[in-house]
Amino acid sequence: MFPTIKDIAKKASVSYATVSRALNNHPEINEETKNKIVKLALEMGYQPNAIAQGLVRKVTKTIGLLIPDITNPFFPEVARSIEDAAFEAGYTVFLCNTNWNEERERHYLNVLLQKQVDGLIIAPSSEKVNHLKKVLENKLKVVFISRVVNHANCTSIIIDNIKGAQLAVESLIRKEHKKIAFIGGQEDISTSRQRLEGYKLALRKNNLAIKEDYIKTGSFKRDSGHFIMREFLKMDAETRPTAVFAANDLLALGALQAVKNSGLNVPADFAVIGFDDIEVASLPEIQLSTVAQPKSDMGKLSFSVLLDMLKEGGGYSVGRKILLDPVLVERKTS
Amino acid sequence: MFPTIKDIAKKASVSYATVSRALNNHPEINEETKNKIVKLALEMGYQPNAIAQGLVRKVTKTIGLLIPDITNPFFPEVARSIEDAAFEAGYTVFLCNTNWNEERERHYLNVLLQKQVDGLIIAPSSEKVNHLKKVLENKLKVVFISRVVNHANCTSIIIDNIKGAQLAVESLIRKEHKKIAFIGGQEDISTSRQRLEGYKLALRKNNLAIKEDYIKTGSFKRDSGHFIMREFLKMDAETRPTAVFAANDLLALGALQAVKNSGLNVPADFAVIGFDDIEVASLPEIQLSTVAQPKSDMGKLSFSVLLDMLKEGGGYSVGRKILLDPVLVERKTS
DNA sequence: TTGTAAGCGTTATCAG
DNA sequence: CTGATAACGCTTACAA
Repeated sequence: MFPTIKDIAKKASVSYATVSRALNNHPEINEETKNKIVKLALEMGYQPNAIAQGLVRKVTKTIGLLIPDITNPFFPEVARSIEDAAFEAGYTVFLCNTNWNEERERHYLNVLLQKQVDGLIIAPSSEKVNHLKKVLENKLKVVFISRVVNHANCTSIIIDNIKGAQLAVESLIRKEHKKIAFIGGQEDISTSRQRLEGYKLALRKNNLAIKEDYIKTGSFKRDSGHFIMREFLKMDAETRPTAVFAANDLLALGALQAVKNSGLNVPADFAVIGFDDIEVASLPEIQLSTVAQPKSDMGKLSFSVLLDMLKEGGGYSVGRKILLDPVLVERKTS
Repeated sequence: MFPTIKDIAKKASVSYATVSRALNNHPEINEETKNKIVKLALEMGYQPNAIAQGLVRKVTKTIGLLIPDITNPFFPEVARSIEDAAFEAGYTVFLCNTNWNEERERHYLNVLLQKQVDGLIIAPSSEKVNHLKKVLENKLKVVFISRVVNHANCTSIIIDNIKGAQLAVESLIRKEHKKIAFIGGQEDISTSRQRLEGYKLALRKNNLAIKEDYIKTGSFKRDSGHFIMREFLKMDAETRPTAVFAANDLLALGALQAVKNSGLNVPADFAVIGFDDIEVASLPEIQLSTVAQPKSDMGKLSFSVLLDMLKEGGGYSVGRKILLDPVLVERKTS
């Protein structure tokens, strides 16, 4: 299909070694012969076979990106910035959707291992990460995002969920809210737990009581937020909360809808604040207050950390944990 | 790092060939020795080196997916379904964002060529596709999505923009609208042109005049839709349109906002319909009427077509063009 | 049924 | 500075 080094060598009547040296501008080579060969290679439309190179160099300039679901509004931006940074550095990235499925995650891990990727960026699909640790044993460099995995020679980059939740709840408190509810996602997911923790911390710091009646959890989806909010709204006027912090924007959106349907004015009668700052939150029709995750920073950073690990042989970031600061985005619902 | 065939062969005291045969369950091999070897390989944690395999088999079980921007709401779903289908078939996919940039597209093409991908799925970033055609020369199998590229041994899968636009405009006509405007995207993009064509066709078929005053184009973004809509609204009550068909949902969203801001009621006083059915269109707060592209079908189909091309050596789908039917989604803005 | 050896397209080592 | 040649890990004729 394409000419090989062999072909070029034949045409130039030099050895393979010389051609290889010319193409990789090795220091020990005659300028003239080098130019001749490079020109010839260009003419013949030579394309190095990266597979063959990978075999001998033991480096493929390829990384794997394992995420639960690119369709989830959180990931495209992360993926995009990772890919951008990778491109910049001459790497290509395998996109792997694990579909929140441990089995599929495991399978992909194997495939990527076989395809000899240089490193991995993984957004684990669940709390169970034992199968992931197996991979780390094999000296593969891994950066985890959005979930901490404790293990040597890997780094975890997460946003500070506790701080983010505090930011949100404190903004509510600043607006004189005393009765603040919390809507969480799946209880076994650490992000949800951490955001709940931040919620409690903020209340405690401001001398507000933590009422279990104000805390309900569901499933990180809009219906769930809607359903839970309706429960809150059934409480009598005395005890009913006047604001809610939802553990993600989808939940918040559902809650918002329930509040509006009930005839309450937002934010005058009732305030809603979410977490994530997904695209729709900024729509003029929505204007949801929320806590933004620096998705793009996270992507850039995770690749650059991986790159460092690749370069320095891992010495640098063994078992590190990097916390990124979330940022409060106050719009029209709080 | 991992044991190789060599290691296994040594331990089992057989030849490399035998091990290879056992692992690929070659027909000509003794069941017993095969089982022994397979078991041993498992114990030793053998992982085939796909790079080495690729070198000799000349097949990498890898495809490249070139899209303008995964951050664009249209692509994640397409990418997801492609990846799903690929996973199913044992393929891995390289995600490449071209960033609507011809140079970057060209660069990626080269990289993928070098990495010996078996095939490509490309959503071209512009109308200029000459550099893409070069790739086709090299017998690489390519499926184009959302833009037709005429060339042998490639297939184009697009949705029928003309029909989709007709669907939208006719739904407006059915609701008694006579003065229907059109907001387009960049004029040099074929999707925009085709949707305009469908718009005109629908008017003509229903004996409505085509007024150039009712046709304006901008840039497929919300601001653009907003700006253009305001222009339309400046027209005097007599001639001012009562409905608008926007060439994509972003434009429609911008237009919608302008209409609402002007105090008009939607859809009573003014109807808006878009194209694409991006996620936000379905939000309860938005409920934008639109024309949906079967994104997921497009993804699935494009991979399965590529797979066919790969299998059958390309005989089957030379220069084919597949039109997918868009579907009208009437919500609350029309 | 199994072993031997050549070869996939590169790079790297070692003489010259 | 250049040329042979081995090696990367695997598959596949061809022999045995």
